[in-house]
Amino acid sequence: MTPLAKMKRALPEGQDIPEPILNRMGFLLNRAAYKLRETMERALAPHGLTGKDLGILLFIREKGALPQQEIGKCMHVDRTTMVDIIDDLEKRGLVERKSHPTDRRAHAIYLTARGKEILPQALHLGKAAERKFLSLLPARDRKEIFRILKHLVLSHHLHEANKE
Amino acid sequence: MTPLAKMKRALPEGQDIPEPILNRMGFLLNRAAYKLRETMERALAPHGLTGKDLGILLFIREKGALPQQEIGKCMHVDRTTMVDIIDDLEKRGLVERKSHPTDRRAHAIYLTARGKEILPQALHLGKAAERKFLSLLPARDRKEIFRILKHLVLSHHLHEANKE
DNA sequence: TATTGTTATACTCTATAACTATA
DNA sequence: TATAGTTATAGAGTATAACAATA
Repeated sequence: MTPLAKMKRALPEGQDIPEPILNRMGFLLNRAAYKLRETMERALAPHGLTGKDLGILLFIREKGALPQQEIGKCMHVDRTTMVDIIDDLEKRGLVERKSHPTDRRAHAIYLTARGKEILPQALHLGKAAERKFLSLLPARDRKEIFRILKHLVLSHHLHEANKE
Repeated sequence: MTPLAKMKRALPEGQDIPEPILNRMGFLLNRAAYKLRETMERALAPHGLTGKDLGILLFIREKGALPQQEIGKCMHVDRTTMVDIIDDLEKRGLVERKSHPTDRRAHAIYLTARGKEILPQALHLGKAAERKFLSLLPARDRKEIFRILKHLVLSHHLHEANKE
């Protein structure tokens, strides 16, 4: 028996998920994302950060001080939503708005000292949550799912970038 | 060069996604789910259905007439949200509330004749959208991602079911 | 006493439109 | 004229609390 078939037999009566549902990519992606979000939220609770917050802080660290909209463009966040997110992160003392060197309309967003300090800790908690989430998979599949999802996401990203 | 590295080099200046972001499972799952939702919405527009609606109709067909909360429990939808969703599907004439054979508090949700008629068409459009979404992957990876995600989702589902 | 469906309510997330200061 | 940030506002989506009917 395959591992999948074995798992399905282990489910209590009436708790099973019908096969046609389980074969829908949308169901699988959303359910997995939801479950990871739960795990992540709990792991990052000490810092009061969401997974999305963490992604944005990481993005700023990687790309340096950028205008809000540059960050939002890559992270798929509307510019009005970015205002709220940066407001929030600024209130917590993790980032600060400074004047942009060449465009006086724009802000440049910097990590504060405190932001630089907690980011590695939060990233560590995040990675641990991710590992926990994936721990039910064999090691080989953990590598495979990263590789395939990266390929998929990058393909679509490339496809869109070339349209503009 | 790996296919991934090749793709990254093809991106216009400033449009790249930093590697540490790309290595976050949350980013990958949410970005993939978002992209598929877009594709799915467009594909199902002729029926005015979302991917989630389609999943619920499919669930009813597979499991037969069930109370609203039974559907919601499996599909991770709150019972108050289920009221709205069933209201909506009922207004469109795709499902109907009938009295439950043994529990007079509950409703049993049935597909109407029209629901049974459009469901195969909608499923077909949905599958086509899914294929389009995955078409950028090699055939082998398309199989692998299904297998791994099913394993992951079922493991977590089993894990939760056994807690209660 | 607990549970199903329902309503009313609130809260989050996100998006639209309009404003200001720049470019 | 177009764009960055902002505000106010409105719309989804979802969750909480309370209620009637029933178990």
